[in-house]
Amino acid sequence: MKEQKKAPISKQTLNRMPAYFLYLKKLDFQEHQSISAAAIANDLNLNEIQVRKDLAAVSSSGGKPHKGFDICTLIEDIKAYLGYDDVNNAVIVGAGKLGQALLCYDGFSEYGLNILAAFDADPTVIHRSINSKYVYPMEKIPEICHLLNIQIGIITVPAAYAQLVCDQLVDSGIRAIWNFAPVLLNVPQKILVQNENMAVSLAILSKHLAVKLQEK
Amino acid sequence: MKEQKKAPISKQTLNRMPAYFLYLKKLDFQEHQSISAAAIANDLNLNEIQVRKDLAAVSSSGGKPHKGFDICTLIEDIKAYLGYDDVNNAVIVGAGKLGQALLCYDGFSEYGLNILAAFDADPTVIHRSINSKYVYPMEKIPEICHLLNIQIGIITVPAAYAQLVCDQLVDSGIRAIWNFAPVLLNVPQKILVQNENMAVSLAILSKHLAVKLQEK
DNA sequence: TTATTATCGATATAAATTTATCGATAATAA
DNA sequence: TTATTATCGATAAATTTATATCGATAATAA
Repeated sequence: MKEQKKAPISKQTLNRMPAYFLYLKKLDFQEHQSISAAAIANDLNLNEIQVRKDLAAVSSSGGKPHKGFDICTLIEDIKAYLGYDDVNNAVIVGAGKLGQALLCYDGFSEYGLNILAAFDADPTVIHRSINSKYVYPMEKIPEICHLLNIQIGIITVPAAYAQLVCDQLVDSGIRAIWNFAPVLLNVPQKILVQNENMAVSLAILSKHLAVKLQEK
Repeated sequence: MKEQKKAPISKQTLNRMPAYFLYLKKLDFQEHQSISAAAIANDLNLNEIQVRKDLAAVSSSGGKPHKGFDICTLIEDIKAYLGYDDVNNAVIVGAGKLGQALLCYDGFSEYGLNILAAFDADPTVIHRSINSKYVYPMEKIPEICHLLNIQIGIITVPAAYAQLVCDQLVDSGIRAIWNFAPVLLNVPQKILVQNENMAVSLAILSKHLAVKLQEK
């Protein structure tokens, strides 16, 4: 009866995990077999102790004195922790430029995201495939979502339509929304919303740049 | 000799600013003239005191008892604070789907970002305009950047080319990079890098969803 | 006019996160 | 074998961020 339960991981640690993941995967191609927290910290511009703590939180086997962490094991641990091993079925609503960009990017499967279909209102884009994913007319949302057991809806429609689309997705049984429209969606408690808010990044960039230019 | 200097704003507060901005702008279209911190907190699912503190940090005139904050003034204050009033000239390198999506989105000017041109290596996309922005061949990066006094470079090329492009941009005098490629860029200290890392969002979504599905 | 109320802002407390310290341990070198 | 060193992990201290408390104030109601 051991069931060694780790403490829940902090939000900030979770935020850094994908960076570790990317970093380690790149290393994995190269010669190395293990790596120290200090080295990672140096490359990612983080604090060494922070890295050690972050890794300790997900690592199954821990690090070894004088060697560090085994890269392969760590990658697997992070994958397992972040749920990249679980497959999540998703659809995209809005097959404009951004929607198409996401449809064409095949790297999401790396993270367990499986985009199965798209929807759009524009008659010139529906009823054809983009990167082997069929674009259905909007009316088909409920039918397809139920049929394919879709859990994630990705919203890439213009801001004005986002809430409408969101409501339809929720009614169609999806559990989570990845929202690229610059609006705050209204959803029932049980639905998870992740906003991909470019305005936030832009604001931070803009702010930092302004500060930097002034310093000069 | 007053020069009332406000305390520097915390990172977390800065992160929330764009959300306030979007929210207030939407309100502005409607009847209201002022709004309380409590109401904002309620709508954005934040803590009331947090909102009050955040707004106090940027507000020029403060809120009024029994009324709250003046919406218009607050919008202007946030705009000024985030530097949305300053114009930043930018170019996009990589006119693929994602690059085109960004080129076609006219909403960035709202945030002071002015995308003036694009670059690509693909002969089928260069020498034509996308949403009135000309796509130049890669070689033109230094010339155009200097000519147009570009401060921000947006990278939307495949991961493998990102570092190369980054180096070229830095050599061409840009000050900040908005990086959409899933790689960690190496830049001189003086250059600002903002990573738009979709994998981070996806990881968080994935993780939260996994937790939620387990609970059920 | 006076009381009541909604709201703010300042100060204080609590919680989360980051960073520092230090003893333990496995790899390497002497 | 023994000493040295790089590294970890645990615990502690410091910092940052979030939340609570409470007196002050302007709008409204009595």
